Amino acid sequence: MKHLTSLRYIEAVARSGSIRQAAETLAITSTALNRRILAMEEDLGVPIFERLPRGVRLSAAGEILIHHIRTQISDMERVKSQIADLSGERRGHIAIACSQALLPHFLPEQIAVYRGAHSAVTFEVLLRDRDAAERALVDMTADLALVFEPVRMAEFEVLLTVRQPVHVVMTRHHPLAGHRTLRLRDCLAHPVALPTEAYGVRHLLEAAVRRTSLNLRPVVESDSFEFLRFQALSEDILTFQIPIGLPEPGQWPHMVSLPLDERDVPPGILYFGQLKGRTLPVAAARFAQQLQERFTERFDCV
Amino acid sequence: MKHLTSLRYIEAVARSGSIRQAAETLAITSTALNRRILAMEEDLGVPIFERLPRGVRLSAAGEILIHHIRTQISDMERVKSQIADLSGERRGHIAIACSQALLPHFLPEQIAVYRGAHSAVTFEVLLRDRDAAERALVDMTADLALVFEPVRMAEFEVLLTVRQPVHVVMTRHHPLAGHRTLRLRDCLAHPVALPTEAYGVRHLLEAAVRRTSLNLRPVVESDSFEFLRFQALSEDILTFQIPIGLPEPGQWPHMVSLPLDERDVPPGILYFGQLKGRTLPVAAARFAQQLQERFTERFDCV
DNA sequence: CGTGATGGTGCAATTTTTGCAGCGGTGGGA
DNA sequence: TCCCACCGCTGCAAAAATTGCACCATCACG
Repeated sequence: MKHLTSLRYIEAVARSGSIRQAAETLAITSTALNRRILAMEEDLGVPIFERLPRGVRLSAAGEILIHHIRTQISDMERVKSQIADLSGERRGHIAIACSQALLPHFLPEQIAVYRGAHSAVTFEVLLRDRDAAERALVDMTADLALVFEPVRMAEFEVLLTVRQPVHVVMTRHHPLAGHRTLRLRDCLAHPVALPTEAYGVRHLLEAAVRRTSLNLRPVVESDSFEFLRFQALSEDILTFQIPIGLPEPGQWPHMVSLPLDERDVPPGILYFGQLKGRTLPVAAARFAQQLQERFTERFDCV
Repeated sequence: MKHLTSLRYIEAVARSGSIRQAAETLAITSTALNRRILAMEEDLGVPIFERLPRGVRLSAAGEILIHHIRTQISDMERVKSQIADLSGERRGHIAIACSQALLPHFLPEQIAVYRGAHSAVTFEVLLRDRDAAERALVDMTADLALVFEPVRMAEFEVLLTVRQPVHVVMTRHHPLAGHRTLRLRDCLAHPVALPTEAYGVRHLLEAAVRRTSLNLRPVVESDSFEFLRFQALSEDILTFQIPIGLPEPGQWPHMVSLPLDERDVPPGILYFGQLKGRTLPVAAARFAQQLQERFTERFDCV
């Protein structure tokens, strides 16, 4: 899209904070880039960037402009995909920002299903915490986001919320494996492996024990849910995860997962959303629709 | 705005239906224009226009694109006005499509008030019937619209509706001038001057008499409300108008206006609105706000 | 008190855009 | 039926714009 060149250049500068660096990544000279910026500032009658000794920073006007530019670029993508849609095949690119729990099973499966029907659509899955995910929506690095619990809802438009009770994961031979649901105090009587503080599950557990006389004393901590499962398997201890991150029961012969009693630990809430007010490209909109259907089929949604 | 040139060119072609004609109005050669179109079609991979023997017409893809182009252009205007707003003075241009009744008093007064505060803002007032007004919103010839009664609400976002009871206009010496409200049958016992079928007031009256045994027998018809008032004055007959089109009582020594009884003729409804989903430029948004305030102060609004 | 990074500028090379002249095609009116 | 006016499109040369190179001034940092 020829007419967006200047806008893309400016976006790159805003992103990197330096004309020369941006020029590097854009594979042009800083001269050309600098001149495009000056030309745009001339057009607007106002500087877009503040010149600092170590680079540039968006001015107030630049902030307004950059938001407009990002919308323009993404809108043009949407229009192109809508037009491509007219001639049959759906094309496009979908970027999703999500937390780790979605990566191992749910998303790959859903993407496979979607790509089965529309193989010209490409995907980009970005691991982001809640804050980074929302920023990705704002700068349109991502079309959709799937994050846990507290989002600064300012720019986040919730498409669906999914209740995810915390599950206890263990081998089939663990003493607790026979129960239907588990109380927190019973679990903490056994050695446990926990995710690090950065994760929502850990937060929920911390909040829960704070209301009791219990103590979380993990024998292993990790920021990888996969590692925690292997640890639980090999050492026959407990770990905690949410259902969406777990394999389907059939694909998981040696282990079981049981829900924690909700009186002890409230369920985590998974938020599925997009940038407020944005019209998604066709492909992303349809994929979002597919996700919503699968969510409501398989989980407890609101 | 340099980077919008191609888009503006294409918009002009879509509007005029001919490359050569559009080139004429754009003061460039048809060659240059043609080549820009071909380049854009190359970019999109799809023709924007169908080539007909007597010109061009938008293809399906072109329809999608042209909508995008119009929003892009108007968005850029909005951004520019937002940026100008940062540095104090409000600039911008406001285009309003409205029916005749607004032209003589209400709009000039409101525009004068607004321009008193923001003299760098320019206005454009377009006389349009309900259908043309909505089309003007869609192709962004107009930012705001003020129209009567039935709108194909598809793309019309109502900001406010104003009840406008039909008034009877006459000289101070007319036999009916003493009443507080008037019944339709009393009015029709006297000679009347009416607007033509094209106007909402006439519609309301026609609909009213259809439910009775009365007959509308205008001695004068006109499509000019101003003419009708002068006619009523010089010949001492009745005419019908809505309050927003009438001068303030003080500025109007020889005539009076009395509401028709609403049991006979339902009030007309004035719709104030914009294009659905569009974010207006600052200037237009603030002017819309001013209008809403005046409307609610002076008339019966919903 | 250098040193290395930053943004900005003059000038020439290069690329892109434009205008002119002309082609082939189509449809309405004499 | 035959023009003729109008349409979109193209080759080529002129004009305009963008770009790259070399270089400058500035400022933070060691």
